[in-house]
Amino acid sequence: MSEVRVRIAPSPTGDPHVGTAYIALFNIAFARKHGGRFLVRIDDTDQTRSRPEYEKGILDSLNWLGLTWDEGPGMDNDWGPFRQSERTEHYREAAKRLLESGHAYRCFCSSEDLERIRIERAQMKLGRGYDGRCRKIDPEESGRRAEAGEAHVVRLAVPQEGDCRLQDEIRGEIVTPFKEVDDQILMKSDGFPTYHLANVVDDHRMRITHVIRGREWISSVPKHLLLYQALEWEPPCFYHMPLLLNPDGTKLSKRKNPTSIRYYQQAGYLPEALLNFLGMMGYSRPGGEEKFSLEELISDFEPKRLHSSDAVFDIQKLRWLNGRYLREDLTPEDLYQRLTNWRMNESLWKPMAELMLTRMETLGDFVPSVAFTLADDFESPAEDFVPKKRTPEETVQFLQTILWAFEEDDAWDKENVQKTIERVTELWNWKIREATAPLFVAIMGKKVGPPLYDSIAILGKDLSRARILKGIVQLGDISKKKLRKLEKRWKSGTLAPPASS
RNA sequence: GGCCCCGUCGUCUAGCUAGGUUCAGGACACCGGGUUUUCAUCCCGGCAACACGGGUUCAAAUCCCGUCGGGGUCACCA
Repeated sequence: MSEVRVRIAPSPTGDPHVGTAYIALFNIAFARKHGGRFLVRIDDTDQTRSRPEYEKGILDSLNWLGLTWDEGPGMDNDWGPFRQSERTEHYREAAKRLLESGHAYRCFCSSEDLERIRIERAQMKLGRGYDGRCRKIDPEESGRRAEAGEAHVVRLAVPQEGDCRLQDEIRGEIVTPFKEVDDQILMKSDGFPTYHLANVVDDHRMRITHVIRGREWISSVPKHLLLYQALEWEPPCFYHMPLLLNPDGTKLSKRKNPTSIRYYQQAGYLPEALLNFLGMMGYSRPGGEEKFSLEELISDFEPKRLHSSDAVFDIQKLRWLNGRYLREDLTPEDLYQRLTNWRMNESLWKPMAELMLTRMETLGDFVPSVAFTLADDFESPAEDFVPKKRTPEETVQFLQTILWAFEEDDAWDKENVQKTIERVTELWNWKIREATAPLFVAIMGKKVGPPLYDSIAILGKDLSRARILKGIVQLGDISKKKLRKLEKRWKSGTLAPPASS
């Protein structure tokens, strides 16, 4: 059998997600166990959302965790390049072959057409996919129209009958009737491939032997298998890992939990502890010892021990584990070094000194006032959150919309933070003082402190978000139904209640 | 809603492949006690689960069927 090659294919469209590290970890364990290679491929085919700084963020975070790759972006070799945006000719070639062999067809429907079809089919309870109308267009005519420059996409011609059989190494055989599978778009009208095509083409060209990824991908496997078949390539083995979950049992999401690896870094977790923690979800080591290093995980890694059921990401257990690493593995000197390398250094002290200068009477006033920049966990009295003439519920909703607003802009500096907060406050028709009160308490744990906007900017996006999220929970949270309603109002920009005065 | 996946203490899990050694073991959290000038650590103890119902069998957490519950997915996002 040829050399084992595995990969992760993160898309640079957001903050580095702990789920990416979790999947990377098991890919690495698998590769090392079998003397194979692990690669990182950047899946940046979504031109509207991909950003170089996100790619850097993901790579940096993986490095921080000690998750290293044998092949990846910037390390060109026979199988590279490792950024999908640099491999477009491969996808076009594959699409062409698919078109020629009749396994794919051009679709000239506009997004409006598609929307209409979707609604119609939903009403007739036909399932929500595309109805395949463009499949009937004669290939020659289709070619002419494309030649003439008519906008189109390329779709996979999924068989109308039969079943897809997937042999999942974790779950066994998974059978899906083809009639449940949509005529997936392979090439977008911008000339870029969708995940499905790019993924299959690259996995083949990069000689990937085992695909280990989250189980949210199970439902798209039929499309992939169809592609392998049509292209006459041998498919890899599949391992669909259990999902990481929020405490409420839904897929781990930043709406409900801190998911950014950077958050854990900045909140003061040790990389080895986070990695260890990730390794005990979805897998368990033979001896039963819960504390183990990456090397130990690799040394007796056994794919058979991979679980099939999902796991709740329990921050309390992570904290406990992290504590063990601190007290069992570090000397006081080590601790001091970690602390200063972390955030207890001039990168934090200097900007805070600037803010504090006019707000102190003795040097001793400094640390209590800036303690919030280093604290991971603190409780603030719920009643302090709520401005005088507002209810807790209003306050929760306000904070929630601040969170959404923060999600929208990427630049994280004082000016943007201020603009965002002012914008949301205006939408609510609140006074700015009412807005800053709950934010102060959420961010600092008390009603007074250094200037809010600067503080939020210095604290950083990940920590600030987490604090506000925690404030919301502390205030009694928000029901699913109300959240949905609020989101609707938020999206339409009509937050303020009808003017009463 | 269709399709698919999953179902052991509140949470992470051992045990399930090859049914008996398990009135189900460990860990986190929680509760109680001990050590410690305080706290933390550490030590001891406690609480707490095989989703439910049928079947197969001398014997089922382990095999089969059904039900229920949870989740994932149904984009010119990955």
